[in-house]
Amino acid sequence: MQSFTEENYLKIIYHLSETSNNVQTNAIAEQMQTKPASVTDMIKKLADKGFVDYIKYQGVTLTEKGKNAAIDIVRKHRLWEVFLVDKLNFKWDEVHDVAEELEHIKSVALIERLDEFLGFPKSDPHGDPIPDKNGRFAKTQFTKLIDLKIGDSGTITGVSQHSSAFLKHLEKLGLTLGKQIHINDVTDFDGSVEISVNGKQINISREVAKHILISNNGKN
Amino acid sequence: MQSFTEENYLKIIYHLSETSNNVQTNAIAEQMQTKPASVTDMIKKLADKGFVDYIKYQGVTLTEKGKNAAIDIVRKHRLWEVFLVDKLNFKWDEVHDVAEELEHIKSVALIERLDEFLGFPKSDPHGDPIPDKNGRFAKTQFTKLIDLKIGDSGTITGVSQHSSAFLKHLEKLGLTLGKQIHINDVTDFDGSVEISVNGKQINISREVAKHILISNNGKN
DNA sequence: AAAATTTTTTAGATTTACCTAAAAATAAAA
DNA sequence: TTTTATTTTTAGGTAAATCTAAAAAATTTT
Ligand SMILES: [Mn+2]
Ligand SMILES: [Mn+2]
Ligand SMILES: [Mn+2]
Ligand SMILES: [Mn+2]
Repeated sequence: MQSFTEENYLKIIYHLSETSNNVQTNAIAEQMQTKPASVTDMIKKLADKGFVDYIKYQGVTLTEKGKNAAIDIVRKHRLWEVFLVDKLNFKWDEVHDVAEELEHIKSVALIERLDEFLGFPKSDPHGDPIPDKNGRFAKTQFTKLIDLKIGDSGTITGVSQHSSAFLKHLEKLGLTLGKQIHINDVTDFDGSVEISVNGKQINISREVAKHILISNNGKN
Repeated sequence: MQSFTEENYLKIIYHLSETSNNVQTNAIAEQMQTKPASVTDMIKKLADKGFVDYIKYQGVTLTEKGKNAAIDIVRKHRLWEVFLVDKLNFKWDEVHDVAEELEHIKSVALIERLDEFLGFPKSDPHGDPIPDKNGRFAKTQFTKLIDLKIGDSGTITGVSQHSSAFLKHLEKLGLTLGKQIHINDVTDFDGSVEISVNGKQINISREVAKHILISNNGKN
């Protein structure tokens, strides 16, 4: 049984593992909003408990055990997000902080019944996949909107930035999950993108385009 | 913002306040499953923060602030219990431990929307009243089944013992909330009580009868 | 390859919530 | 009213998770 803190470390190491194979101390410290010295302490503890493989100065890698533990927390986090949006009418930009707390509730029965109550959802309000109770989930193939070419089109199926500010902005622009978009033009001056959505033509900044994930995209 | 531990102390002091005016160190220690010395430490901290009035060797009393904080936690605990039973099909003997964790989730929006989602329930699965968002609730008048006389009848509206063993036992006997009962006889030998419920006649021990709460009782 | 920079680790403290053992205060019994 | 028993507090310490400052290792730049 892990502490809240250990669980948070595991989850962050898991997410950082998606980008780089060896997760660095400083990267963890930044995500955990703590100091590198504290991370080193915790890393040693997680290594002792068999959650990570650790070589001094070489960063950490999750063991199978560590990966399973992390996926379990991700599953809880995302299921609770679905609950908050589907049942309690939270907006997609309001759920993250509450889910950060709820993900630590320890009860296998609770999460299995919640999963059933929600109809075994496959993805959370941000388009992220929800692992099943065995930790399995489909690794979805996304293209960043910024990487599409003029004339391409596709469906918004995820976001790679979960800040409330970003999500509210998307909402205001009408860029929500499931929406069909088409790339009309890319501005030379600032790299901003002209897209069609909801029958209207809008302009979004490079920064926004970077964090919108597209699937079913028909190349031109 | 209080820690989980502080919240647990406040809730326990609140419940103990229902019986005695000045809550004793040892009583708190027993409920918290900790040592009296630890309780003294925490009491000082709670007094510093203005949650309790404390005079050395004289026990503690909740301040208005402390009482409000405690009621808020009780409200969360009971609402989550309703959620677990009504929405996730938990039995009334399975909810307590999970609610002990859920009651500490800190989000005003969450608990207000949960309350609404549940239809603003007035009592929890054990018959205990749920305070509204202003901390108000009807103090219900219960009679212990053990205090009824032969010929009396009434409705089961609560229990004063929440252990899983006790609740499972009641379930098996058909003694659930809302059931009509009638006192047929009291055994001289062991003080056990002969009652009618569901058209059947059953015998329950004094110990069980002590912890069943009856309302709408028609005296004979 | 040497120097400069960045990353990571160690050393030593702090805070919170505990603990045990012993002293002090209060309450109950003789 | 002593004596005895119970309750409560103090004193001193531990473990988890954090911190700052400084040393050590690794990486990058010159
Ligand atoms: Mn989230
Ligand atoms: Mn999410
Ligand atoms: Mn309960
Ligand atoms: Mn209850």
